[in-house]
Amino acid sequence: IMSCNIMINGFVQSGDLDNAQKMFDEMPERNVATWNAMVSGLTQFEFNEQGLSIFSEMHKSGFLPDDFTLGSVLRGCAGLRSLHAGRQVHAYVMKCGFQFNLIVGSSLAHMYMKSGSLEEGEKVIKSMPIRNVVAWNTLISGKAQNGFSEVVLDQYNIMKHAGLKPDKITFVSVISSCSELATLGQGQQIHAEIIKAGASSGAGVVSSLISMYSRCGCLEDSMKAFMEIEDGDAVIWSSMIAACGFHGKGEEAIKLFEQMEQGGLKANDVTFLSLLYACSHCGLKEKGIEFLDLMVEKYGLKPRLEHYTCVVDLLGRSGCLEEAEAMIRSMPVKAD
RNA sequence: CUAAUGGAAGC
Repeated sequence: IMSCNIMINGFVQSGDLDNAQKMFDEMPERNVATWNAMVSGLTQFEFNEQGLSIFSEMHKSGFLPDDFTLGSVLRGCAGLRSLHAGRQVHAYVMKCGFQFNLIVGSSLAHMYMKSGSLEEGEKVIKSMPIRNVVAWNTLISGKAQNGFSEVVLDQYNIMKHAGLKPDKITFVSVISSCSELATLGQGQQIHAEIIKAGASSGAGVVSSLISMYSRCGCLEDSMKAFMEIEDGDAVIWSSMIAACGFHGKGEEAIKLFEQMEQGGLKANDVTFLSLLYACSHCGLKEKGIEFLDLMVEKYGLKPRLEHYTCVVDLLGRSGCLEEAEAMIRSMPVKAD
């Protein structure tokens, strides 16, 4: 059983869920880890419904879940934003006596917060007898994502006061909140703590720093953070492109995009949105149209309404009302 | 052997 479990996991790691499923189906005997590997594999790739149905199959086969199972199942519920499914699992958690488990607790809280119920999530975290960094991060990022950026910093300080060391994930949430609020002083202070903690090399940290400095009006500092990392990913590059656009530096944004292409990094829909905004803000009409085209032809990306909105905006600003109208009519997406 | 939290645009 154990070697089959290891193989299932190997397939999952390489993204080959079909073979993982096949292996799973062909096993004559399974243990809890077998079921867990399957549930976790499915939810990791956002096949959340399927993960949940494996879980119910597991239940029907008479297996009791452990904290590994419940963590993955709740992740699936969070992915679905399903309060309904989540509450059912919560009831089950209570029945099995897992409510004070560290992993199950943070998973429950995460599920509630992702599903928009910050209060219930917070209640779960508060009821936990022990809280580790993940539990704190769950609370902090939950508040940040539900529009309570103002209390994120307080929460962060409480966490430190409780004797916990913030990690890169904590920093990302806190910096993002500073960015949201455009509170430069606080952002700088956290940045200093990031450096002191030796956490400044993470891609997530860097991209959140870039956008925080940009939103606070310090494009220079965004650039500095950007330059300090040599192997930036698509999100980092997109952040920097957006920062340039935000500051009306359309040409710079385009240059960055070209460098990004030369570096072999794959631009995504957000990269293009940032780029199109940059063009739009700077009245770079030809370029904007060109990029929308490139996005479809070369990258095979489907423009969303926001992409079209950008270009329509750009055409309108450039005084090309007929072209703008033509674009609205030809969009494969419904206008608003 | 299997498990929970994070980053870019817009809003």
